Amino acid sequence: MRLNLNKIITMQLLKETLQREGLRYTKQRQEIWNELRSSNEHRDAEEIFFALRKRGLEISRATIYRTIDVLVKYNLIDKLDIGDGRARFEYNDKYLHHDHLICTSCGKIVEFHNDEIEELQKKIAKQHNFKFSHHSHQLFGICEDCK
Amino acid sequence: MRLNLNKIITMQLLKETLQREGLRYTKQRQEIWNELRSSNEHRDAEEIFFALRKRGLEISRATIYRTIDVLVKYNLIDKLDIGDGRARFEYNDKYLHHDHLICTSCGKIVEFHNDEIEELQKKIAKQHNFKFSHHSHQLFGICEDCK
DNA sequence: TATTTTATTGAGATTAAGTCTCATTAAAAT
DNA sequence: ATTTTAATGAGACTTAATCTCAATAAAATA
Repeated sequence: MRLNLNKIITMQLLKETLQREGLRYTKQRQEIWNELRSSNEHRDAEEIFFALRKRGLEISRATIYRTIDVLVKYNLIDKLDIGDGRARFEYNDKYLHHDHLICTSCGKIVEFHNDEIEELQKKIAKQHNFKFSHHSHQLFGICEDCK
Repeated sequence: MRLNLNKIITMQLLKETLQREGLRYTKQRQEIWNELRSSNEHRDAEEIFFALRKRGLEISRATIYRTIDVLVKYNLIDKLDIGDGRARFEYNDKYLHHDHLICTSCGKIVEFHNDEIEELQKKIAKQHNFKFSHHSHQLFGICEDCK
């Protein structure tokens, strides 16, 4: 298959989300979304800025931050706090969602997914009459190598 | 009971933790710990600073931040990110631990505790050979009043 | 108890993540 | 093609958090 179907589908997702919310499908939003989408890393705003610059794109930091806010708000990316001073973000694949286990000694990040926890989260939100949208869930400890 | 036993016990906990780690049991650390301990609020560094000031204590912001780092490191308080730009902290009562459900519209915070999730967290850390210390767990959604 | 050692503190300078402003640009509606 | 209005860029601005270093005070030692 020559066609990048996955990319087409996710770009369509962005377009539809923005249209649904009455927002514009701009070149910059496409580039930022594509950059986050095409990598599994946990990236901060500055890294995204330099990644786009490296690809020859002129884009403002303000636009990075503004676009990130939109993507988080509509659940296209997840925000993640690993305890250094910056917010990190990653593509939210709803069908392969994961949380994070972080070593407080070396900073290593292990991703995990647990359906039981996801179910319990929905249940708890429902009990309190909340319309559940997303969660932030980090476990901290000392990894095998650092023990 | 005239004696504030609860306070004596928690002050002892601070003293023993600091001694165990070779750190000093200072007046400032006692005051900050006492301030956090005596309230259930989710407070940021600035609020703690002003609370102590109001009680006539001269203390530096730098000391607040440094002490908070120590208390978080040794699990005496929990760090919490509700999505505004500041870190918030609260007394970590190990026997009455709770997580947070946050309304993204009005900012309301509902506390909850779920033993099943706690057990799953320990299990996941163990599976990855991590020595589990603590977690950060926030659920986001829209509350009943905002729907 | 007095002295010594060394971690901690205070005050303010510094850093840097993130936000804001406003003139300009470009989506998308007409 | 024209109009409308949201989005962008560049850099100033804000502010949470960190850093510096001389002064202070815990706690160890004599």
